[in-house]
Amino acid sequence: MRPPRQHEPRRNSQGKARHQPCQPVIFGRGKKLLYCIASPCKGRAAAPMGLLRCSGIGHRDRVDSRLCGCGKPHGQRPAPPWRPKGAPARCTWNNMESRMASVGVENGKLVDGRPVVTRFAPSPTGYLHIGGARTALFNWLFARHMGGKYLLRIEDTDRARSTEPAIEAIFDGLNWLGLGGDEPAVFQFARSDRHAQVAAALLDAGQAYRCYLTQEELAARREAAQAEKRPFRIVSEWRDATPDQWPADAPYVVRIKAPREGETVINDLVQGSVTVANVELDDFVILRSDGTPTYMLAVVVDDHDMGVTHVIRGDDHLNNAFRQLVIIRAMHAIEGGWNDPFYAHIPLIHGADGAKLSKRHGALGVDAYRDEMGLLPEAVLNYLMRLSWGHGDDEIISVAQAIEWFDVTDVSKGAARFDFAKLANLNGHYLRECEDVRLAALVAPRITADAVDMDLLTRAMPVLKVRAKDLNDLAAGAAFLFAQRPLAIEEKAAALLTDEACALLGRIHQSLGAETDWTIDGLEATLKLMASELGLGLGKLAQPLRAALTGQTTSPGIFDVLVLLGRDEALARIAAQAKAG
RNA sequence: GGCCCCUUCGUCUAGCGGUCUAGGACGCGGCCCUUUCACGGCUGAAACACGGGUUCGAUUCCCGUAGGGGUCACCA
Repeated sequence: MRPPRQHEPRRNSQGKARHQPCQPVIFGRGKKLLYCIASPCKGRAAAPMGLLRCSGIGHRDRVDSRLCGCGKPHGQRPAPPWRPKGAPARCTWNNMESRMASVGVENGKLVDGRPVVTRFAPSPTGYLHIGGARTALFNWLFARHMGGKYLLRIEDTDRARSTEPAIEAIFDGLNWLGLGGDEPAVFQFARSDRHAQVAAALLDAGQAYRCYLTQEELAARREAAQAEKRPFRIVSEWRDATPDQWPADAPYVVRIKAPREGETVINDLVQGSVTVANVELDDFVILRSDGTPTYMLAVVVDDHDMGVTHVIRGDDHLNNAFRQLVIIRAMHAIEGGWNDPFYAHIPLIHGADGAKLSKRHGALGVDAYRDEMGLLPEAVLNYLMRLSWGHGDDEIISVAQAIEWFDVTDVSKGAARFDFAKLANLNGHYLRECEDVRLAALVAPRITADAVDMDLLTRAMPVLKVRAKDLNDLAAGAAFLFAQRPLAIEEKAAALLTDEACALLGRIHQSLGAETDWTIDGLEATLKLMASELGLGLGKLAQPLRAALTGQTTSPGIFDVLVLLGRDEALARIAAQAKAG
């Protein structure tokens, strides 16, 4: 046990003690209440100084920290620890609400019996970028952790920007990472009728209205507001119009009637309690003038119909959640059964410079991570899950382990920067862990040679993969195995092949030509013996040999290279250089 | 600009009022291993944004400032 701390009075910037120390007081500890039993504060201390008491139900109550009745600060306290025995070290009041929310889930079901359902809902206006991949991962992990379902929905209501190749790219990327949905994906556009149906219900119930304001009028008002430097909010005079006031044959949009008073609170599983004044919410459009639904309507309807219980998405949607809640609550009032979902708005991923991740930072499609960068999906997954989430000091976390550990309430609120170096390091780790047969199959297409001997490539993997960070490194490192004579010699390697060195190669050729034991051990014994006979370090022999054998200055161990190449090929490559010298 | 959110080594993070002399990892430096390059091992430098407050005690709770981010469409 550590010694108690000295309690010097805390001083402000002027060096003045904030409190005058008072007489030491001793605190007794009741079952639920802490109270002061000594002078100068007689009786109960109103403020057992931030001491925590354990209520015995798995969390600690916070006790208000105030001065006790004596008006003086308290003095020395008994030696630590003051934490009541048996009080859990983790779990605070702070995230109690969110914890209880997720603790309320048992066996994949919410307390009200609904199964846990998450979803990933990308819009197919481009490739699946790395941020989207992580959102998908968190949704997938949470669903797995809770024993629930993870669904996919393609948000293709923007017909002009949605493309078929983008849809393909998204599925392709998701499948590569093993994040395909548990059911066939839902295509949002196909559900337009249902969205319109909900809009009609809202209209009938007076929760939404036809708005005949044109986009030009809106733009003008927006500009005017901007000129006057006052916040712009749509206040439509059509909100309370009656049918007899509707102009005939004029196009209109349907707007939701957002509350104008009070405030809305969301207990976000990641962000905590977030409050927005309802005046900030304006009457947004739910149905366009062509009758198609907007995103705001479509998400809500689809999430409801798909039974989504937990909406886990980027925190750029946090503000949208308040708007979506307007629709949800309106529908709940109309027909019931539209529960508020649990929201978890996860922080965005930023580029290395701290700005929003963009193309120049590597917000590439995940296919680029696979094809161009030659990364393994397990490495990408491991890297991604560690962005804004962690589990103690653990760095290497398998997907299986993550399922066990991951809880969306543990995701932190701050945005993380994307760090390629760390991703590369992680990939190197998984490369070394990877089975040789699988690696060989992944590397083969990257090798530019007429024929790749898969068996040879596989046998070479153990010594190749320890010096590679990605599949491209691996392919480059393996290239010498399949190179045809005459070998192309790198500049640095050529510099090693001096006359002297080539003469040495002649002797090596002679010696190895007589080698009867063409194994790592046999070759090592022979060459070491030769080096010592010549009074040279092994390096003097190995470096020219490496240059002759691989055309490079770096390669796996020289004996490995000799064995991998085989006697005939190795001797031929040595002879080629020995002769040249 | 309004509203919302965020802030621990360069980066990712641990930390849930006394466990902090702030831990781990990547990256960086050094050493060891060694035929090269790696791998591996050891080791070093490196952070609680600032100012108030609450408290006996604040990295931890509260407020403010600064900085960063997000969002303000008939896009999603």
